[in-house]
Amino acid sequence: MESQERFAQFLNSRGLRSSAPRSQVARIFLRTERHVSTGELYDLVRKKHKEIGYATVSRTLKLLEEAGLCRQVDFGDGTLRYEHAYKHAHHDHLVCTKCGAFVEIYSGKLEKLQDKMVEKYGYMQETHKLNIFGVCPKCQKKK
Amino acid sequence: MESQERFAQFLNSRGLRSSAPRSQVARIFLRTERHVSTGELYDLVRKKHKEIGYATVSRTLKLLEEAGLCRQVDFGDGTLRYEHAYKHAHHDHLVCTKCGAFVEIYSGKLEKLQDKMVEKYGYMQETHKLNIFGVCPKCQKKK
DNA sequence: GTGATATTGATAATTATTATCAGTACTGGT
DNA sequence: ACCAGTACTGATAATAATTATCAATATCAC
Ligand SMILES: [Mn+2]
Ligand SMILES: [Mn+2]
Ligand SMILES: [Zn+2]
Ligand SMILES: [Zn+2]
Repeated sequence: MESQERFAQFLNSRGLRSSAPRSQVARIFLRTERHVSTGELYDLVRKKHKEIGYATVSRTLKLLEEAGLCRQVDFGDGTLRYEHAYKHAHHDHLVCTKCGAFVEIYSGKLEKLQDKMVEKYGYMQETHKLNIFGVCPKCQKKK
Repeated sequence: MESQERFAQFLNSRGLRSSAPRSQVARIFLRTERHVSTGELYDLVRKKHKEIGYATVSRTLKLLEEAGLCRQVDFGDGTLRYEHAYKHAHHDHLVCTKCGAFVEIYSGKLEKLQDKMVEKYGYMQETHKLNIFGVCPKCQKKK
């Protein structure tokens, strides 16, 4: 597993250890494609490793983020989620306000338009977050 | 003051009262053009009205929101802010990650592109939130 | 005025995140 | 193998923002 390898390398380069808990948390995160909150990942981890604490899960997610293996996603519902960042290009999200289902969206045109706005005001762009909220097809039918 | 009037009307239509605390909080919010958090507004209110509690400020902001006089803004820094919505058309924000300064941005093209994305996936759009983060001109110079 | 209802502000509860810290595990040098 | 110095861990506490609770007060319709 390549990303696992990458994490080990990152830890090493920082003088940090590839401890068992870290590797186990990382493995489980990297194996799910879900956008998980810390709590959700903690629950997943607990199924296999009952001894691992919440703090370690939280800390490992931060390390994975610094290693460029995951990034935060904020749907504005009060809890942060994490998604894969390795070999997962930037994209934004279209989220259903009824059931939480979402799709990942991307448009080069849209990104370029944003760049122009940033330029116009003399800012130096770092990141951006676009969330579009609406009702998904399924939930429209349910109504 | 027109918006103040509108608030009174809204309260009336809901069978709610235009109590003194509500009106005072509303007036102070409507008079500042800042994007305030509940805590910041609470502090502003306190300067004039030492008897008003945090809960009332919070609740009044929610009412103002329902009345269409303000809307939430989330810069992703852990605290929600509120901005005027009455006679303030939709727009997004370009935020400085160093000093917090921001500019309000809008592009019809960008909005239309978003609509197309939503259509493409069969969603029914409700809202969207776009925050672009970068370093403002001033902070670039400081470096 | 009176009784029903809405409102208020202090306080507590909630929620997610982050910090603290004592005990444990690991490391590199000997 | 031993040891001294660090890093790491998990339980717990602290933080911070928001939301709920509730007894006291204010307001309204009659
Ligand atoms: Mn995603
Ligand atoms: Mn604004
Ligand atoms: Zn849905
Ligand atoms: Zn700045």
